[in-house]
Amino acid sequence: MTTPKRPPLNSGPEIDESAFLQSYDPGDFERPSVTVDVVLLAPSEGALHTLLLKRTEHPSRGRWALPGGFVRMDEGLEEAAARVLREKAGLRGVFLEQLFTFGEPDRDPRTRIVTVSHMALVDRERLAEAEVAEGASVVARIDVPWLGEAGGEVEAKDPKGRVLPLAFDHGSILGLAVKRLRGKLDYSPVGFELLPGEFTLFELQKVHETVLGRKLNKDSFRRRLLATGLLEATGESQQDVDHRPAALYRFKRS
Amino acid sequence: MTTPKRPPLNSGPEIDESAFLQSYDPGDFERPSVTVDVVLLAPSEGALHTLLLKRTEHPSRGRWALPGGFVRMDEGLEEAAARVLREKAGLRGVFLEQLFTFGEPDRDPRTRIVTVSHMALVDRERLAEAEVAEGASVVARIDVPWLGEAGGEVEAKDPKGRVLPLAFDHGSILGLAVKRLRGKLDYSPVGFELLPGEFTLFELQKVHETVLGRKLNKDSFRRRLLATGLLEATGESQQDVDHRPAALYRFKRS
DNA sequence: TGAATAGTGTCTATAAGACAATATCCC
DNA sequence: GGGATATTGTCTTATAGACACTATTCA
Repeated sequence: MTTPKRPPLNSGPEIDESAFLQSYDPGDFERPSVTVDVVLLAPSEGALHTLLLKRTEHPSRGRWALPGGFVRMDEGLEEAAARVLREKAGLRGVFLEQLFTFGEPDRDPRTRIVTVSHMALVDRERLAEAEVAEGASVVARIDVPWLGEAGGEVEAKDPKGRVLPLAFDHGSILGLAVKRLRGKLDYSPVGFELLPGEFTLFELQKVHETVLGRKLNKDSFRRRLLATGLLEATGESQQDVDHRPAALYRFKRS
Repeated sequence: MTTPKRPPLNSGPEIDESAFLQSYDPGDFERPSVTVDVVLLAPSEGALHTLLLKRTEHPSRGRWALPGGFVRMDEGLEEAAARVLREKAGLRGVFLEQLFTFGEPDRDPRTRIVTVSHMALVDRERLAEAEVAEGASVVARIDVPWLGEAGGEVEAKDPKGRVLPLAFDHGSILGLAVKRLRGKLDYSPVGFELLPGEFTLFELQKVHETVLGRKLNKDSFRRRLLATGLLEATGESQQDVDHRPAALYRFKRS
């Protein structure tokens, strides 16, 4: 790696940004690479799952990485994340939200890479539809060892329960996605992104419990969600269940 | 601007990130510039205030911009934000938190700039201490035209109440900082960052009201904050007030 | 003593949790 | 009818808001 040429140092508060920017020649000095990484989350069998791709080259060869890619000069950040989902998982029209930008100088041993991480939410059916490369990718189960929004690293396990070693700082990014999703569940309608268009209140509760990692009170969950006014009864009920069928609801778009 | 050389296109999901990254030569194609912008917030006279610097060159000449600067190859993002605060405002040891990364291709007309915005919190005394350039900078009062966490643009006004035109998308960044601060106030101890080391419960309430833009119930604010266990009585009281002096508290670090 | 704000106690309204009772489906 | 879960209603408990009352300082 060559010695980076630096922008001129500011000597103190008397030099303002505009002068600084003006003196800047885009070709003048070394810049970081900018990438996006996508944490694709879906609930399944009582746990959150995510898509990981196996690295076949150094560094972190053999480890598992979040889908990601370089940001092009003519696309926005979220646009880049949507493209990554399309190219690497065959998914379109997915809920996407920026998470956090990681930019420690040593997070990638090859060169300086600043990565803008994103969270993508789908229901389990769409995750199953994702076109992923055989052997080189896995839908991993996420084990969260902390409660509430404490945050921290999480473990990713393959379908046989083996812990998957993660590349770079992707364990932190995964943990952050879970933390953020837990935080958003209470006051924003993200829970609906994790379910198909129509669902019962109990299914919605199960998804909330999966995300939060704890049991919820059925009565108050029901009251609280109906009180939000975000739900709309479809008028239909479950079919072919061996008990009283529950009413189906959809997310009210208005 | 030259036509950007692009990284090779991924043809589909079967090409994973590791192969993509491996084929990447850091000198191979054009990359965005990466900067940090800092929204420095402090409460004063019932409103939030922030530091803005006047741009003396095109683009956005004459408009007001957040303090910012390029990220160096050997420093982290938050580190860069701390440096900007030090160089442009003479402030050290300030609470800093990443906000959001803006990267629309056309947000700066000169070249592609991805900016990682940060929020910095100080009390009004420290904001007054900030060493800013005469004429080229201003501590602007922020007027928030929306309630709660609705979000949106905000207006910045100079001490005489004149609206300050903002550079680039800095109005959005400012609005996002206010929204984020409102959201954090309830469940995290950020309120203390906006006050000197010792304060009365009523002063803390006033700061909360300033941030939230609405009046709070005195009784329940008192109960709620004392119940958090984050406060510690200093044993001292206010001096030289023409009414019963209030007990002083400090933020309990533990 | 009076003005002003600090701090305490109590009542009420609201929301969450617990739990019982009834409803509706399949077998 | 029996088994299972859905849905409704009621009771209890925790918390926020309202408000009255007492406390402490300075002028």
